[in-house]
Amino acid sequence: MTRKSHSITIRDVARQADVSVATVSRFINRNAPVSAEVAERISKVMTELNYVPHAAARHLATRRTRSIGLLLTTINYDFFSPLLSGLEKVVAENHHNLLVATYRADLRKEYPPPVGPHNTDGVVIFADAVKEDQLAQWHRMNFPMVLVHRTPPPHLNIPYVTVENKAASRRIVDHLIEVHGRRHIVFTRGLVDHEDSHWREMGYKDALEAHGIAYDPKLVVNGEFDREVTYREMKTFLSNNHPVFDAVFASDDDSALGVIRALQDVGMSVPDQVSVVGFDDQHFSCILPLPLTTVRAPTEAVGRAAGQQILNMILGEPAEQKILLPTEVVIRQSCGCSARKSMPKEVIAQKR
Amino acid sequence: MTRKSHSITIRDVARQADVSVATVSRFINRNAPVSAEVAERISKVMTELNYVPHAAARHLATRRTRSIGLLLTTINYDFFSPLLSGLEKVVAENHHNLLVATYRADLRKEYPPPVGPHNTDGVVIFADAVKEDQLAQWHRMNFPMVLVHRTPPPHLNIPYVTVENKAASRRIVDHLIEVHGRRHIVFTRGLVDHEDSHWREMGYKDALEAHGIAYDPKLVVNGEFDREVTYREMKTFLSNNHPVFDAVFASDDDSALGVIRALQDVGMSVPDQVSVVGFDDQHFSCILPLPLTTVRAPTEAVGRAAGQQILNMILGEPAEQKILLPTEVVIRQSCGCSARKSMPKEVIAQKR
DNA sequence: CCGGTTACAGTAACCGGTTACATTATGACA
DNA sequence: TGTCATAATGTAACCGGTTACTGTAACCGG
Repeated sequence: MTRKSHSITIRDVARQADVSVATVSRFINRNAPVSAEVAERISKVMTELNYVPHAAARHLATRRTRSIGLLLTTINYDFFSPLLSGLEKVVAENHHNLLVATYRADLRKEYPPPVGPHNTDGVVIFADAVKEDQLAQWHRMNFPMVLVHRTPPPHLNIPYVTVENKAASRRIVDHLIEVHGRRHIVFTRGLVDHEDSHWREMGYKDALEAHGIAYDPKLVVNGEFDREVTYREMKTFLSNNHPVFDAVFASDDDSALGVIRALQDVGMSVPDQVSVVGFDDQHFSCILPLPLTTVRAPTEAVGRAAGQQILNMILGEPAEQKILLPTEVVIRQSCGCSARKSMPKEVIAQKR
Repeated sequence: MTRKSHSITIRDVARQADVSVATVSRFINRNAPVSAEVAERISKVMTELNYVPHAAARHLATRRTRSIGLLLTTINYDFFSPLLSGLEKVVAENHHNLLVATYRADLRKEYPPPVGPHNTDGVVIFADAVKEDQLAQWHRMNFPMVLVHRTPPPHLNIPYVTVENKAASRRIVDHLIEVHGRRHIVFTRGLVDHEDSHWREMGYKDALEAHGIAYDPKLVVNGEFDREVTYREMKTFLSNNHPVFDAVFASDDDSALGVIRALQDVGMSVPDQVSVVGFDDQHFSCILPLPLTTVRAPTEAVGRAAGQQILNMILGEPAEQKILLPTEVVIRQSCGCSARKSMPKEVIAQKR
C-alpha cells in the first residue's frame, strides 16, 4: 500500500551517468559495444544506486521471463526432493528462475494452471498434473513443455523424460521367482492414472507370463503410492479370505513400508514367509530395519535432464523427444537375500 | 526466436467485445462495476480467444508480482520437502506464486540474489542464505521478508519463524543424563553459521551445567548437519585418543546416522555402550533399525507459518515479530529406552 | 582524399496491462 | 424542473525496460 517505492530505474542510472537509457541497457545486457570509459561510469552509478533492473519491465519488453515452471500434483512427498534439487540446479546454472506450483485436480475446473505461457518460458510437468486438453492447447501454441514421469498423449510430440519402469519391474519380479522361488506375488498398484504404476504392473505381468504363472487380479491391491493407503488396503486384503501369496511387489518404496507393517500386524514374517520389494530406492530404503530390495530410480538425474531439455527448447535448440533413464535392481534383504551384519556402506556413501 | 507469438492481448478482447480495454480490465479484476450485458460479452470473447492476461504487463503496471520467493542454501536435503510443502500450500491458497531459489555462498560475490524486490513481493529466507548487509538493504527499502530458522541481526526487526531449539535440546540431553545415567556426552555440531546448531549446543551446555558436568570442548565434533561429514569426523575423533564418552547428541537426525555408523565401525554398540540421539525427527527417523530418539521439529508448520507471515506483510497487515514453534522430545530406542517388538505405529500414522 | 565499414551513442516507439480523469446516462430528491 | 450522486464506459498516460532506427566520428584500403 502506498508503496511509493521510488524504485530507481534505468533512467535514473542514465541521468546520473550522463548517458542515454539505451546505452545503459546495452551495458547491462552486453549486447552492443560500450566504450570502456562509459562502461566504467555506468557501472559505478549502478552500484552506487544499488540498481537492479525491474524483472517485469524486462519481461514485458523482451517477451521472455527467464523463468521456468514446475507443475506438480503435490510436494508433500520425499520423492520430490531430489527431483527439485536436480531441476533447480540446472535452471539456476543457466540463469533462470524456478517457479514451483501444485495443481490439484480440484482446482482444475476453477482456475487455469498457475504456471504457463503468461508466466514462464516453459514448464516441466510431472505425471498427470495437467490434463490432455491443456497439453494440447499449449502444444498448439508452441509453448515449450517437458513431461516428467509420463509420456505425451498420441500425436502430441512433447519431449518427456522418465525412468525405465517395465524392464526393471520385470527383473525384480524375476528375482523373486527365480532366486526365491516365489510364485504367488501380490502387486500393490500406485495411482491409477500414473504411468509409472501402469508400467510397473506391465513388468510384473511380463515376469509372471515368462515363468508360466497366471496373472490373478485378486492379487492386485490398490496402494496409490502411499504408505498409509497401502497399509489399509493390505489389511483389508488380509482380513478377507485372500488367495495364498508368498511375495509382494510394491509399486514404490513408501507403499512397501505399508505392506511390511500390515504383514507384521497379522504375524507374517518378512522375508521368511513373504518377500517384499519396492521401487524407487528412496532415501530411507537402505536404512530400514529390513533394508529394502528395490529398483533404483535416478530421480535427481530426471530433474537435471528435464531442466536441460526445457532450456534447450526455450533456446530453440533441439531437444530429445524421449529420455529414458536407466534403473537398476538393488538387492538388499527384504526379498530374502542374505543380511549383512551392520548398516550397509551405502548409508554413508549415498549421495544426498 | 522469431516467436512472433501473436499473443492475444487485452486490446484484442476489447475490440472483439466492442468495448474499451479499460472495461475489459475492470471486468477481469472486478474492481469496478460492469454491466451484466457487457460482462457476458467480454467473458464469451475471453474464452473464445483463450485469453490469459500477460503476467509481466500486469506486474509492471501494478508493481505487484503476486509471487513470493524462497531463498535456500541448498535443496538437496530431505529436510526441505515439508518446509516447501507447507509454504507452497499457503502461498497457493492465497493466489500467489512461489519462486524457489538457491543462493550458494560462492555466487554471492558475483550475482545479486536470484529473488528479491525486482522479482517478488516478498521473500522467505532460510538460515544464512543471504548475508546481513543484504538483509539490511532490503529492510531499509521496506521489502517484506520473513526469516526461517534464524533470527534477524540486531536492530533489524525482521519477522522470523523458527523452532524451539535450546529447551528441547536441554530436555533430550537431560534424558540422557537422568534416565540413562550418561555423563560423557559428545555433541556433533551442525553448520557453524547456523543458529539451530548454536542453540542446540547451548541447550546441550545447559543440561550439562544443570547436572554439574563440566563442558569439555574435546567432546564436540563438527558435523555440518551432514551424514557423511559427521561420519568422517566421528571416525577421526574415534581414531585419535579421545576422551571417554557414553552418549552422542547429534545436531540433527541425518548426522545421527553418520554417528551410529561410525560407532558400529569401531565395534561400539548402540545404545548399550553409547546412547545416540538426534534432532528434527525426519521422515526416516522412526523406521530405522534402531528407531531414533530425537526432537520433533514441525517443519511443515514452519513453512505454513512463514507463508502466512509473508503474505500478511505483503498485504500490509501486521505480522508477528517472532514465531517460535514448539518442539517435542520423542523417545524411541537409540537412547537405550526399551524396544517395541514391531515397527512403531507411527510409521503408518505419520503425516506425509 | 574518398566511399565504405565499424564503434559508439541517442531518440522514441513499443511490450500489455492498469487507472486517473473525463464523459454520458440515469435515477433520486428537493 | 434543476441538482446531484452514481453507474457504466472511454481516452490516454504510465509502469520500466528493450531495440529499431538514425547519426556522428574514427578508421581503412585504394
